[in-house]
Amino acid sequence: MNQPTAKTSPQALLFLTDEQLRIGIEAMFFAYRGFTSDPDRILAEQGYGRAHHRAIHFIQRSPGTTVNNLLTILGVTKQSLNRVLRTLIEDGLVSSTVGTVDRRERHLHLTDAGVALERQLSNAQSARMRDAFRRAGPEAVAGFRTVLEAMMDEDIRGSYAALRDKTE
Amino acid sequence: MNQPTAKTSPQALLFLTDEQLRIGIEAMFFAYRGFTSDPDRILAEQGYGRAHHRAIHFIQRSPGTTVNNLLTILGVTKQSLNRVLRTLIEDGLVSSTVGTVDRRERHLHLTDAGVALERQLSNAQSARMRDAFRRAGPEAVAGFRTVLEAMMDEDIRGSYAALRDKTE
DNA sequence: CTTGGAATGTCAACAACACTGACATATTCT
DNA sequence: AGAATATGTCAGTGTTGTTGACATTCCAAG
Repeated sequence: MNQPTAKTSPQALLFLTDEQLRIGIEAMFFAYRGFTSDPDRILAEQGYGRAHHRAIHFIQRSPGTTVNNLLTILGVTKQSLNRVLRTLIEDGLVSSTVGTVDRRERHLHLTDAGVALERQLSNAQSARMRDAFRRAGPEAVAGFRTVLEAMMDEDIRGSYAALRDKTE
Repeated sequence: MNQPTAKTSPQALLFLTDEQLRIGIEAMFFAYRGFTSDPDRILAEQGYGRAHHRAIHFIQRSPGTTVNNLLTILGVTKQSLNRVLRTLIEDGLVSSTVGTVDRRERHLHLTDAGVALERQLSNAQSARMRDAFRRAGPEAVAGFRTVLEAMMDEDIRGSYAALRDKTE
């Protein structure tokens, strides 16, 4: 099914065969496991999980962000996020401050300890990404990003692009 | 840290800046969510989860495979896999037959119902991958695969390559 | 040929983290 | 004043990972 037909320049569409798509699917599965394995080890030592990593990462990326913003980015329920945030705040990695203009909002920041853990996690994950990028070369990296962007849900692509284009 | 230095041809290494690595990390996160979202919806309707999808996928890829083979590919404990396999067998999607040469082994196959569900899941996931591939173009797809392969754990890359090169 | 260890698979219990649903509180907007 | 928004909480459920204990089967050393 969905093999390219002879009508539409078969040569140019060989990368869209079921076989090639299957390889892409399996590559995503195995690569994502490698992608998360190094941070997972660090997190396990501290009694945290991937959910904590994600929260820490995006708070670092957007200091002062609100709970609602984080919910949109992470795509989980507030109950699920709240459980994670509560432990991070209790453990002194994240601070939550009442908003000044809208006092219903809570603004989230990393504490010094939070920054330290974030850096440790980021370093581990970046090291693998850097090795992969270096071995693959700049053209491959450009293609990598192009395909990943095209694979995102439409409604999250904007959030991704905003982060991508944000100058620190 | 780890910014390219002026010593080593700065122009050619701009794709290895912390900024570029961060973008790659976030792209992986958002893309993987898109990658799994369509199958997740189908699985939820049937009371299954991602673990069931993975088992079904790799049984379809290697009919007659043993539990141990599957464990290596999936990278989970046998207890975790067993729970998933048990429900799939009870529900009549997978058949488990005692090995003839080594009667400790169980050989796994998809039943007709299992093939049907696998096809449904595969179609959904492939459709998104195909759209992404088509929009990105063949060169980008080649780069996508190169980077993903480089990101895998060393010890799983062989399993991936064997599946990749297997002719059906 | 028996016995001990390795390999394979199963059962039980527990933890992490996602979900839904219901509800409380504080604040802002209309 | 009342509706809507932002956040937090409690209770319950499901998937999926973990460890520990154990049964079965095979194989090889004595």
